[in-house]
Formats: sequence, C-alpha cells, structure tokens
Amino acid sequence: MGIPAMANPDDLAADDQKLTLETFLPYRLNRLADAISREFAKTYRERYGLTRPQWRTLAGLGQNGTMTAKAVGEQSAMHKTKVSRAVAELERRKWLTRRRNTTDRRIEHLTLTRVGEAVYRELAPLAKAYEADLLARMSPAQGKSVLQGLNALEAALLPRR
Amino acid sequence: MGIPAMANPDDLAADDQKLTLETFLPYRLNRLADAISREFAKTYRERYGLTRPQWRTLAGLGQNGTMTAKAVGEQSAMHKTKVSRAVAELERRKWLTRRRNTTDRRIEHLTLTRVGEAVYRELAPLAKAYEADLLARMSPAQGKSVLQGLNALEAALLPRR
DNA sequence: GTAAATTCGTTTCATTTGTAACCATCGAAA
DNA sequence: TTTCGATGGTTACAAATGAAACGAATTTAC
Repeated sequence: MGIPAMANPDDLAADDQKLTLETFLPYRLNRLADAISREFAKTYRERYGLTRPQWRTLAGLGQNGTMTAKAVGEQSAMHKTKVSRAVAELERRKWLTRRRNTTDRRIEHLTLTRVGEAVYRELAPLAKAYEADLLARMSPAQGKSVLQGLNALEAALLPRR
Repeated sequence: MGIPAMANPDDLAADDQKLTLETFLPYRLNRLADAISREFAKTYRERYGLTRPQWRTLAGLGQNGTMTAKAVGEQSAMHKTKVSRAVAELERRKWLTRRRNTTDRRIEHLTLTRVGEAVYRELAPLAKAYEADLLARMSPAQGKSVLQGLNALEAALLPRR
C-alpha cells in the first residue's frame, strides 16, 4: 500500500541502477577461481616448489606424453612466455627434455624424464583427490549443478577451438 | 568379453592414473574466470583506462557509498596493497576523496566524487548489460544451472564470513 | 600510567606477468 | 632462387603483484 516511490534519476542510490558486486557473475567466478587455485596450489607448491605454469606444463606432458611448447600452451590456456619459462625451469630440474624436430627445426618436442614422470605419478592422484574432496563437500545434486554450470559457461564463453 | 587388461603400475599411460586437465575443476574454473575477466575488462579498460582493482574499488564505493579501504578489500576480495594502489590512482584522478575518521585516525573513509559517481553510473549499467548478454547466450535452464553451480561452489569453497 | 600487541594503511623489494621485439626456421610466391 | 610473410620459441622491458617490513594510531594487559 502507499504511493510507489518516485525514481530519482540523479540519485546514485537508486537500487536498480546499482550493481551488486557479490552477485555479479565475473566477480563471483574470479573469486572462486582464485580461492580454488590458492587452495589447490598448496598441493604442488609446498611439496615440489612448483608454480602454477610449471604444474600445468607437467600435467599436460604427463597426460599427453610428448608435446610441443605451443601445444602445451593451447591445452592449458597459457601465454607462450609462461610456457617458455616453465619449460626452462622444468628442464633445469631435469624433469623434462627437449628434442628438436628434424624436419622442422623450429619445433621442439617436450617429454618428461623418468624423474618428471615420477613426480607426475605422485601429483596426478593428489589432484584427483583434491577434486573429489571438494565435490564431497557438497550434495550430489550440487555437484551435478556445478558440472552443468561449468559446461554452460564454457559453451557460452569458449566457443572457439 | 575378453580378459580385463592387467594394470601396469609402471605405465605412466595407465589412464586411471592420469589427470585430464580439460575436465579438472580448478583448471576449468580458472580458464573461465580468465576468459570472462578479459572479455568484461574491455568494457572499463578501453573506455576509462581502469585496471581491475580500480574498477572493483569504484564498484564497491558506488554500491555502498562511503567505505574504508579495508572494507573495499573485504568486499571485493582484494589484497590490501591492491586496494591501496587503486585508491591512490582514483584519488589522483579525483574520482574519490578520503576523509580521516576523527575518533580513530588510522581509518579513512572513501567516497566517490561527483565525477566518480558519474563514471559509476555509466559503468554499472554496462556491467549489468554484459552479464545479461552473457546469460542470453544460453538457455534459461543453462543460466539456472550456472547460478546453482556458483552457489554450490561458494558454499563449498568460501564458508567463512 | 606504560609496554606490548593489534589494526589500518603505505611502501619497499623481489617475483611474476604480458607486450612487443626479436631470432631462427619454414612455406609460398614470384 | 630470392624474397616475403607466417610460425615456434625466447628475451627485454615495463607493469602488476604479493610478502614483508614499516609508521602511525589504537587497544589490551599489566
């Protein structure tokens, strides 16, 4: 009851003009990614002193075997300079080796060494366990909605490829 | 039919030991956040040369009126040095002013100036439009699952507060 | 009261990052 | 074949970032 409030176009406080940061999709997504990234990074940082680009490179090579730096970057959505630096460090640790392609000498094939593989075999289950653990914090229905939501966002945001 | 393959514990290629990066939750979340952040950032970067911390600070103050730097950081999940630097730049541009609290002189209250408010009033609708646009790229059911998924993740990952 | 611990916010410094320039190589076109 | 543009990868430089130290003000413990 009562007369509806007159909207004042000059009023910054007009609620329909405002943006609620807490419910704003880019912000929510960023905060979640930041939180999950930080949490999960403990797994590989504390144990092996890996940075995220290094972890991703290791994960890519562990998953796919031999890859080029370009392929690593594409698979893991990393800038090529990040890949380059991560590869350099993993090579320095002797966790991977490079081999120049003989027919196209611009390309180099990256492969995990035995040591690198051993690390991967230790880290991959930890990663899976982390994910399982995270999903275990929610109900099955919630877990399902998470996967569906991610699928929908990927379809809307990452159409290319 | 056929005898199940014997698992070879030394084989890196044993699929159940591998981690598929493309389906790994932290990775998916990070890639999505990165994509959406980049896409949306065009809105405020091209037009106003704002960085993400600056945009968030503006958004916080626009939404809430006067706030302390600490409150800005808490609301927008930013490190206090990021807030400090964003505030310094927004002040330099005369988009906000500081006012020392008289009873506790450690605290300063931040408020948008008229110019700052004007920018906010231009940017907030653009942000909402971006979000609406993104959701319009999917079906209503997909949009719903996105929100449900985010809710579930937040409940699992950000219990504090 | 005073000393110690805490809080708000800034600054310093080392690290990480991205852009752009770069080098080497390759493929296509002339 | 020479040249020109594209490609794989690295490097140089500047900007953004975070950890830690800091200064000033406040609160707590004694």
